[in-house]
Amino acid sequence: MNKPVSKAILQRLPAYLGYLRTLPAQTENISATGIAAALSMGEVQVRKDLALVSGAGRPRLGYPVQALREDLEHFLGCDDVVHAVVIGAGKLGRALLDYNGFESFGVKIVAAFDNNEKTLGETKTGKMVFPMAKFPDLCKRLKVHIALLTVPADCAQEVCNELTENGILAIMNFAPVHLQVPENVLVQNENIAPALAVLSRHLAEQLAHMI
Amino acid sequence: MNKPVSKAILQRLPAYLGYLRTLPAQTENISATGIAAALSMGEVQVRKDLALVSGAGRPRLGYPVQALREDLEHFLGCDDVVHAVVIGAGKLGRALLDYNGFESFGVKIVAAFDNNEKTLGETKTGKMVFPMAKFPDLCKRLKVHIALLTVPADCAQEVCNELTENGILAIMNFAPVHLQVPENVLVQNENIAPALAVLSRHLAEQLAHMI
DNA sequence: TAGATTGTTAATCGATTAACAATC
DNA sequence: TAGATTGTTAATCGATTAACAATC
Repeated sequence: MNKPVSKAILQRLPAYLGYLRTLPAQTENISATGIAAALSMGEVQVRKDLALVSGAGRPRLGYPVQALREDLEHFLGCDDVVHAVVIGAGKLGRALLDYNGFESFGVKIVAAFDNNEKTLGETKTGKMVFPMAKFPDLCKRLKVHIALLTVPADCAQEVCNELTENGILAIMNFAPVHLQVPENVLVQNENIAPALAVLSRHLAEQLAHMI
Repeated sequence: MNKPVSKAILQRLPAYLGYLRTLPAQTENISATGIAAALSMGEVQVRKDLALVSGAGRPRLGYPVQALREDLEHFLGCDDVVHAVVIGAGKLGRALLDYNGFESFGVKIVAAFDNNEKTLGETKTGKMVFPMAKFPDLCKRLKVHIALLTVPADCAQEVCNELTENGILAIMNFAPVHLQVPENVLVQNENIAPALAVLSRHLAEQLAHMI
């Protein structure tokens, strides 16, 4: 299929694509140097990353914006849309459900599931929140393999088991617990505690400098 | 002050702390081996990380849970609480504002700011949403140096500038744009696009295997 | 004592960075 | 042609892993 790309590189590619999309439509070419400057990255790193994904680079000119964007989109699978569901329709869950920024990366959130009757029904963007009992059936019918898990920590593992038993192969986990999953299932943790730790420590250092 | 710890290590420490907090109160000792198994990590890595933070490990016994927890909490600065604000009171912003899981990591969200009049006032957990105009004054009076930025992408940089001009030193950025900040300010990006890219690719590989 | 676990020292692995030839 | 940029090859750097002595 595709060349093997490390996780570190894979995580940077969406940033390049996002930047290209902010460029004015008439911009014809963009250099790795330019992208690096805009994203505060090393230009060699950008160049090496792009070389893995696109062969459209031309010495002296850089990359044609449109070709590079298409190559990135193709590589990241933005072309063929996959379906995802949100599990847990609390504030965070509903924010994810109504956020439409994922579609440009090839992921479409089709529905949410929750056990709380109060949250059931249609959201203002027209997406449905179903009772959890309907998950197994709908998951198969809608061919969903990605779940965004936003349930409380104390039931996250239990719900996670139900997901993997019904064909979910990739989970974005917002609950602050480590999930045990079968080998072929990938969990991507989106806890903000680690990020917070980094911020908090940086702050302590900055404030210490000021004294 | 404290020993220098790489960002990679720093990001793992909250996971250890979180796991210790889930242990039953009567658990006296825990080994690096045990923690590693629970979090699906390498035991040598866990042991090395813990050695940087605590000296309470005893051969044969492992770590006394309480001592290790205190050492981690101290290292991560969970003791002295710092104040943070949310900028942008949309669904995500309000979810962050009302989420109380940060306090156990030493960060207390004290208020939110927004320009939309409809969102102003008190939330159901008693936190206030102020108009953005009050930010400079309140930021100084409340000694806030951390901001969680959840405004739309198209005004994120502009708002970011206002933050750094008023004493913000650390920003958790949820907007899908790269922020330009002064050298002493740290931006921690919490975009889920990169995470999504990883999931999406894993899924493509898994589905390819099945054919 | 025996055995499990810690913590450290050395080896490996991978990612980033630097240097440079190729090219438009 | 001259110069900027690409893409590749080699060097460096840092993090992870393995091996092992110390210890309770």
